[in-house]
This record gives sequence, C-alpha cells and structure tokens, in this order.
Amino acid sequence: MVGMRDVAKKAGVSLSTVSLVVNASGYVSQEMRRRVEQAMRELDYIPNELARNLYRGRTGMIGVIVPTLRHPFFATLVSALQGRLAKHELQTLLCSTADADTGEAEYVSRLRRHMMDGIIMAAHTDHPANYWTSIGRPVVAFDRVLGDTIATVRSDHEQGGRLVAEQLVKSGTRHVVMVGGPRSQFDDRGEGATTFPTVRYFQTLGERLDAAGIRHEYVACGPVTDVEGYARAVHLLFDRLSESRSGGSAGGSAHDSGVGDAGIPPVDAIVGSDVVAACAVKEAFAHGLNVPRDVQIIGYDGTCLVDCAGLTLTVVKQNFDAIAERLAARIVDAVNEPEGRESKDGEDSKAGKEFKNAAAVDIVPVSLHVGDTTRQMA
Amino acid sequence: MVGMRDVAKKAGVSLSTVSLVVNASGYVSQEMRRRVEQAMRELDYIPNELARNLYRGRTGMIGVIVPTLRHPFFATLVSALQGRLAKHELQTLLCSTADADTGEAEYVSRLRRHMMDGIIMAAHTDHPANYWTSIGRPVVAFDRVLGDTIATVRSDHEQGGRLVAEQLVKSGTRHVVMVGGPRSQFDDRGEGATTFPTVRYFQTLGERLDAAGIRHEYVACGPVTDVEGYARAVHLLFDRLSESRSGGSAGGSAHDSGVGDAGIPPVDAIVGSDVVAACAVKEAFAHGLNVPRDVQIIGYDGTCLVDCAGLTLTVVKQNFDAIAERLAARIVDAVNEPEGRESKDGEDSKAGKEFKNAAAVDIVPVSLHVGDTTRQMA
DNA sequence: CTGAAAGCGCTTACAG
DNA sequence: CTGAAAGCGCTTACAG
Repeated sequence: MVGMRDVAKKAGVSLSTVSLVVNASGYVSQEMRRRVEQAMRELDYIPNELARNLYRGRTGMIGVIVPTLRHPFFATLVSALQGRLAKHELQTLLCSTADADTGEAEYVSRLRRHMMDGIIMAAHTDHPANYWTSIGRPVVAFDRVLGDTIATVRSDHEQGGRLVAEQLVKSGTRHVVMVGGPRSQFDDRGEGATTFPTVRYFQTLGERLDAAGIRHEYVACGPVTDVEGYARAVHLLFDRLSESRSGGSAGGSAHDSGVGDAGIPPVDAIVGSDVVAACAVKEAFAHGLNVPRDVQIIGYDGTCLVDCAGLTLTVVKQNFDAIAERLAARIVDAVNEPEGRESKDGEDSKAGKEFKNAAAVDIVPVSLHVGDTTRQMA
Repeated sequence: MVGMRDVAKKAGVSLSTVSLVVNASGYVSQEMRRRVEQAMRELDYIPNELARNLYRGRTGMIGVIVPTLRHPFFATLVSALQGRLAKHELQTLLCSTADADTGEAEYVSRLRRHMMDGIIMAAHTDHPANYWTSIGRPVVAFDRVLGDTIATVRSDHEQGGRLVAEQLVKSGTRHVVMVGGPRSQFDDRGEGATTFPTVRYFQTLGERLDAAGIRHEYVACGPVTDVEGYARAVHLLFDRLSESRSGGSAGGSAHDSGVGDAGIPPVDAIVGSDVVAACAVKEAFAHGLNVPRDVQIIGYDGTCLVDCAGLTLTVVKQNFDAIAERLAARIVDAVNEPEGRESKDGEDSKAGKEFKNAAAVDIVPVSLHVGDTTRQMA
C-alpha cells in the first residue's frame, strides 16, 4: 500500500506538505504542489480515509436500517436516501433486519463499533426509547416514534386518510375493506413505546368513513416483510367476499343496490398499500369483478407497482424524494451539531439543547394520484 | 469517547490486557477478565473498529454497485446480497449509480479511499477491463464481463432461453415479440469491452424460435434504470399490435388462424423482464385481449412483480439466494487470498495465480415457474 | 500471564 | 511557505 510517506519521498518534500496538498488546505507553492501531484499520480496514491477518519472521529457513513429491500416501498426509500446522502458526501451502510439473520441490536452494535456518523432507523423495533438515546450517536427515525428526543420524519398519513375518504365518499362507496399490518400496530403502548404513524392513515380514513356513514372493516395481514403474505391474505379476502356476494347478483354494479345477505352492502372498495392494491386488482379480475365499477381499489405509497398492476393504480403517493431530503438534512444537522458539546455558553447552549430535545417531527405532504382503479367523481 | 485506555485505568490493568480480553486472544486470568469486562460494561465501552481496521488494513466492508434500487430486480439482488455478506461479518456499502448524481468512477474512488475489502459490481460500466483490474482490490462482477481476470457470477440465461422456447413451441405460438434493453447491448465489442450476458437469453430464445420456424422480433426499450420507460414502451407496442390486429378479428383467438395483413400471424406472445411482463398483462387487458388465450406473456427475473401483476406471471426465476451466495463466496475468497502475495513458493503460487487469472465464471441455474399467463402444454 | 513500545496512515498545531 | 513531533485508538510482537 503506497502511503503519504512514499509520495513525500518521491516528490522530495516532507509529509505535511503532501498532506496540505491532499487536503487543499494552507498554502503550498505551485512548484511543490505540482511535484506532489505528479508523484501521487505516478504512484497511484489513494488517501486512506481510515486514518483520516480515526483522527477526525468521523467516518462519513450513515447506517440505514430497514426491514427488507424486497418490499418496493423500502427499496424506493433507500434508493432516494442513498442519492441524497451521496450529495452530502455521506455513504450509505445498508442494514436490513429481515433479509439477514442479523438482528437489529447486532446491526446497531456493528454500526457503533464502525463509528457511523449517524443512523437512520426505518425498521420496526422492540427497543424502548432510552435504548435509542443511549446509543450516543445521532439517530433519525422514519415513520415511527422512537422516543421524545429523537427526530422523526414521516408522511402526512392523516392527509392521506382524508384524501382517500373524500374519493370514496364522492364516488358513492358503501362498504370499504382496509387491508393492513397486524392489529397490534394499533395498540397505543403509551409513552416510550414504539408507535406506528402509518396506522394513522387507516384511523383517519376510518373516522371519515364513519362520519359519512360508510361501512368499513379492517383485515390484518402479517408483517410488512412478507410480500407473499399479502398476496395470500388478499386472495382469501376475495374468496370470502365472493361467497357473501353470491347471495346477490354476482359482479353486479354497486350502484344497483345489490345488498348482501344480512342487509350488508357488498364490499365495493379495497384500501391498502401498493402491494395490497396490486393483489386486489388481480383477485378482482380472477373473480370476474369489474374494477372500478364493482370495486374500487386504492393503494398507498406510490412505488413502481402503480404501473405494474393489472390497471394503473389510484394511489396516495408518498413523496420519497422529499422524505429522503428531510431525513438527510436531519442527520446532517445532528452530525454537525455535536451532542457532546460542553455547554461553553450557558444560556445559548441551553436554549439549543432544548430545541433539539423537542423531538422534531417533519411531516411531508402526500398526494392522491388518480389511476384506473377508482371511479370518476361527479 | 471512552477508549481502551479508560477501561484499563478503571480496571486497574494495562492496555494490552484490555486488548486481549476484547479480542478473546491469548490467555487472561479469570479475575483480570472479570474486572475488565465489568469496567467495559460500566463505561459502555465500544471498541473503535476504525483504529483496529487501520492496523489490520481491512474494513470488513464490501462496496455494492448497482444502477438503481428502484428496479425490483436490483432491490431483490441487494437484499439477498446484504444478508449473505452479513453472514460473513461483512457490511454492505451501497452505491447506486442512477439514483445519485454520483458517477461510477466517483463511487469507486470513494470505495478505494475508504479501504473497502472488495467491490461487487452489478451496474453497467463504460470503463475498459484494465480499469477494473487496476483498482487494486478484489472485484466480482454480477452478470457482466469486466475483463479476463475478474470473476463473474451470472444466471444461466441460455437455459432460460431454452426453457421459454420450449414453452412457446409446445403451446403453438406463432409470433413472439421480445422486449428488452437498448439494441446496443447486443453489440459484441470484442475483448476488453463490457458485455451483457443477459442478451444471451434473447439470443438463445431467438435461435430456438428460428429452429422451430416461429416468427419473432425484438423491441428495444431504454436503459434498465427507467421503469416507467418500460411501461411506455409496452404501451406503444400494444397500440401498434392493436392496429395491425384490427385487420383480422379483434381479440380473436390465436388458434383460429387470424392471419394479419401481410400474411404475418398476429403477435401471440410477449417476452421480457418481469416489469415488461407485468406491463404487458395490463396492456393486454386494456386492449381487450385474453391472456393467455390471445397472447401469452412470460417474464424474466422472478421478483415480487410475479404476484403483483394482473395475473400470476409465468416467469423464468433467477435464483437470487444462490447468486448472492456465489457472489459473497467469491468476494470472501478474493479478500482472504491477498493479491499481493510475494510468491513465496514458486510453483504452487504460480499455479494458484493462474487459477485465479482464469476469470472464473459461476453460472447459476434458472427455473421456469408456470403462472397464469401461459397456456397449458399438451 | 502482564506491562512498556512501536506502528497502522493521516492531521494538526508548532517551531523554523 | 516547509519540516519534525505528537496523537487519533487499537494491535501485535517483545521483554518481564
């Protein structure tokens, strides 16, 4: 391995001169610079960031923890994130908890040992809030609350709920099925526990539907990591719907008051993630239902599945670029604002600390994109 | 930052004793070990891998370069790869060339400076072979040839071509459209140039179709990074097919000899990646075509799109886990087999070198999974 | 089995 | 503007 020493020898200058050239700091005479640069080129010198980082106490790397890249949502998120971090000269160290045997705690331990500058946490965690604060490095959470002092970035799921409710109400929907993650996610485990902001989408939607007198129910699937599990769940759902529907006119239009067995209107809208929506389109076709006439389908996320399902999906799109930008900005701020500053200036520092402790929450707007799986609104 | 020194002081032992305990190397008395471990716990000591790595000349990190994670194929690949590498205690440093402004050369430069133990290259590159060998670190290529001395892992695309040809022949297909990347990928730019093994799928398929007297044509899309581009291309394709078909009976069964304008049988099979296949199902529906009766559709890759398209796709599945396993094994081998060994043992070493220089190519089998987009074979 | 010493490759004050 | 010196935190021979 050719080091600075070799360059210095070859160029006939001292070590620190080479360092100055490499770092473009301080003033070096043209002649010296030229000789050093030529020596570096001839020797194919590569500065060793390890050594530099050791001295600086920084690595320029951010650990990104997600459940799995196999789900298009996290793939899209990480894609946007990696690009954003790269803009800040930060590298992305990828950790997916469901793709490896390696558990979250082990990943965090590795990230700490490798002196990551920060951690972006986008996976589920059972750790209590104080675990995340005790790590001693900047942590920013995506779409979940990890504690009072940890910044969170998330989409405006409430807005998503309102947008979808509006669409469903205006299009005369009468019975909605929401398909989502395990019901346990809805438990409010009180302060300190992890909470899932995502459920607020369903909650808000549910409230709005209630207000409009639209019947709705919730069907729980397995964890987000199991894409095939969603496919199975949606398949079972349609088999069930199909049975109850067979009482009325099969495939009859929802407008034609095809009321089911016990006076319950047949399900005429399915709501869930992109994956759920894509599977729902497929199952609807398989059961001879017309989308959107018999059943409307609305996805959530805005991944590539929007264009790959049997019909262009109507979806609530999360703004991945904006989310990534906020996430990156938060982590960069935290990295540049060393937590361990010894309050050199009483008042000011205190104020700053309090501001940081206010557990900032960035809420990014979502938008409804109308595809071919919903009916036109009058 | 609490370091070994602090631990040593607190435990009342010397620095090297702490080191021995941390590394579980050498023998330390029970009492010493106990005291050191307690001190580590009380101080929440985290070994600094940076310092350790600086000494060892290793980082335990592998750079993984892909075009984009937005394409399910690469997302699935990286997912599998990250899990495999983690098993080997290797971390994954993610670099996606299309998701960031950062170019491939810049990424490689960063990877070198950060002393990556190795690089897994799965993106397109315009660099000549000697660029990749000159990096001075182990490089393993996925699905492309980067030069004579760089190991490659890829799927058996020829087998894929044969499997699909067999399916198409047996099901009485008469006119196949293959949708793939830019035609330039087919150019054989001779030794030293990057080649795309993927095209061998289409080539093999084409040869087999020729042999069976089945008409086929190739439609080129944009680069793999542009998922929406595929959607558009498939859309245009179906519009075109629809026009030519309108001469015969619209939506007529291919069995019914609906011969097109110039005696050309109408297209009754679309072949391409998962993304292409998913889009094709959607377009077929939109154009009132019955899949698989009027047109068969066969995907390639085996990503989550298989279950998310309008019908369960018939696809050739690449074995992502096996690919990841081979990729990881190759890189681990290369890392453990330092390239710079000074041929201490003439003959043996020479033989070893030659073996390594033989540019190993691991070819991983693929498999055809029959879904609902192809006709049953007699 | 334990302690002082040199070194991994670089950076930053600090005197010339 | 340039050179010798100490140090980032750890590891590995090397004497005790």
